[in-house]
Amino acid sequence: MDGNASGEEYENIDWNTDDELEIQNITPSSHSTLATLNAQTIVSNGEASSSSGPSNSNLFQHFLGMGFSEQSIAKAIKENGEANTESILESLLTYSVLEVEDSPDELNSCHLNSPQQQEQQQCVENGELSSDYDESLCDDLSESDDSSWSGGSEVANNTSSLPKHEKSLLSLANMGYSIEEASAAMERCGPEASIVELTDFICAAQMAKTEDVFFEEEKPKLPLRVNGDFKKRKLYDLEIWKTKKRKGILSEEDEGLRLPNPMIGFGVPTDTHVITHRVLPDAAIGPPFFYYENVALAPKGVWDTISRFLYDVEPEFVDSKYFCAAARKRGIRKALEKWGDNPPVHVQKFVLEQCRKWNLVWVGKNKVAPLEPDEVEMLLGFPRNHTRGGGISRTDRYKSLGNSFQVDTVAYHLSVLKDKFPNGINMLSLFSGIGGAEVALHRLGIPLKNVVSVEISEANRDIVRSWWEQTNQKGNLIHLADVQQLNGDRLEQFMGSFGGFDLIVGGSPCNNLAGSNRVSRDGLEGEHSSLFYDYFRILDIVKCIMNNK
DNA sequence: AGCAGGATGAGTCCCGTT
DNA sequence: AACGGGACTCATCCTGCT
Repeated sequence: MDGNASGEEYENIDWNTDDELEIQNITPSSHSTLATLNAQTIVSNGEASSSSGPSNSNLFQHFLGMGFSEQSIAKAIKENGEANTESILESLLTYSVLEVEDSPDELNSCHLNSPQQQEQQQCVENGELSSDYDESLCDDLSESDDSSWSGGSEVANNTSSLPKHEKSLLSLANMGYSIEEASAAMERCGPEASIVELTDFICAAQMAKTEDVFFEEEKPKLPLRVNGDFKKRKLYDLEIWKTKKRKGILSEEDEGLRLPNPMIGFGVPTDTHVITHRVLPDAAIGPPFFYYENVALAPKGVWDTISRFLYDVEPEFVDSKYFCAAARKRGIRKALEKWGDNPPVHVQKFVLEQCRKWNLVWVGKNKVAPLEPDEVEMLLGFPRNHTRGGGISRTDRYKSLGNSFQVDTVAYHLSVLKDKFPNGINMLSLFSGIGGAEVALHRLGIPLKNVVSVEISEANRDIVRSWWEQTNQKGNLIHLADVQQLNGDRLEQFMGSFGGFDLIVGGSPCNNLAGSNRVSRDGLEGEHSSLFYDYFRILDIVKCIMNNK
């Protein structure tokens, strides 16, 4: 998935920049949104590769697509100059914070209104990253208006005599998009699409394009011309597969679930080919709703089994790198050796590859280091110091974080629940870890009424408990240690007291599924990973109890 | 204790070649 | 269609240090 950064694209990087500057530019600011960081990473790097610098209109469109108003962008560019996108963005964010304080009513950027889109959880909000436990800083995802994906620009509406689609076209053109972009977006999103949806689409397409250009060298032996052949090859493979299927000569293995490439399943905000609808088997439909997670690259057949147990719901494969600036959750404790003042291109390339691969950040001249635990916390969407409580060691913080959800990704998926449960939710959280699901719901602004959280690690339970207290949760948190001890009687007892669970969330252990396990990659029947069956068992009991009511 | 570093190497997928 | 090399992975265990 992750390609390698090109060496030549970085020839213009100043390798002798003073440390302070490097740090300022790269260390994530606690005030930025995740998605902004993400976009910034892609775009600003891309721009760094260009000797001529960004053109004004591209720059303008880039920020427009991120949802800032034309006036703000013009002002920010005037203040900072064209060259420094980082400081422009910072100014824009500052403006938007000021605007937020002035007019709180305009905060809600959850803009997806059509039923089928709500069905398909398109609403990604990127809340401010809280810098500590202060509740005022731990913002809801629903209360941020500078979401990159929300495309919040207001459209002047004095064209009421035109047909709807022409009105939209005109509006988009007025916003600085080309007619081609606008009509492509309208074709893709349908005639009923709102301006915000259309700008979202265009923004996503632009970002995808930027990324393609930026990572072009990911396929070093594939010049553009050959790309066409590559696509033909894929088409050919598909035809072969279809022929086989028609003739009924597909083996069991061929029928197995395949990983999408790129890893975007039913859709991410930046994808231009989003599947907007899926049908769930009757048996799977909630309440209780459920959400199950595990590693994508499990041994063959594991996902088929999981899917079969979980009422034949087709799994969605998604790589959290589409939601998070970190390509990998775990940093390594490896610093690179020092280079001379003018490293050759291949050395530059090597260093950048390593940084990308291992999430290294610049900490000084010619020095890189792995992410600190609090930086990992931030990238994963947790409040700063989330894992610090209970005297947990640095190594254990890395470990807990490494096993956790990426909060923004989960929030994206669970955002469909927001309208369904305005008064709050009762959740059964299995294998809670450090509470990724809890934090995601909280940041979505879904009140947590009763949470039964099952987690084997005492340190992790302490973490969730102290998060619960420090965010002044109004609901009840009930902690249990072992999913294997959670039986029907106990569940019935809980459900009797507060009337059933609305949502069951869990990611069972991946130890025996993960490819990096050299010792005991024993599959779904492995010592730890077999706990998946407890997830199913508990889910099924809850479903039975609720259906018999 | 805690930490850092290193060795380990199965299973799968991708892609190019034959 | 078959084959082989390369790349990847929510990891685990061991050693040696502070």
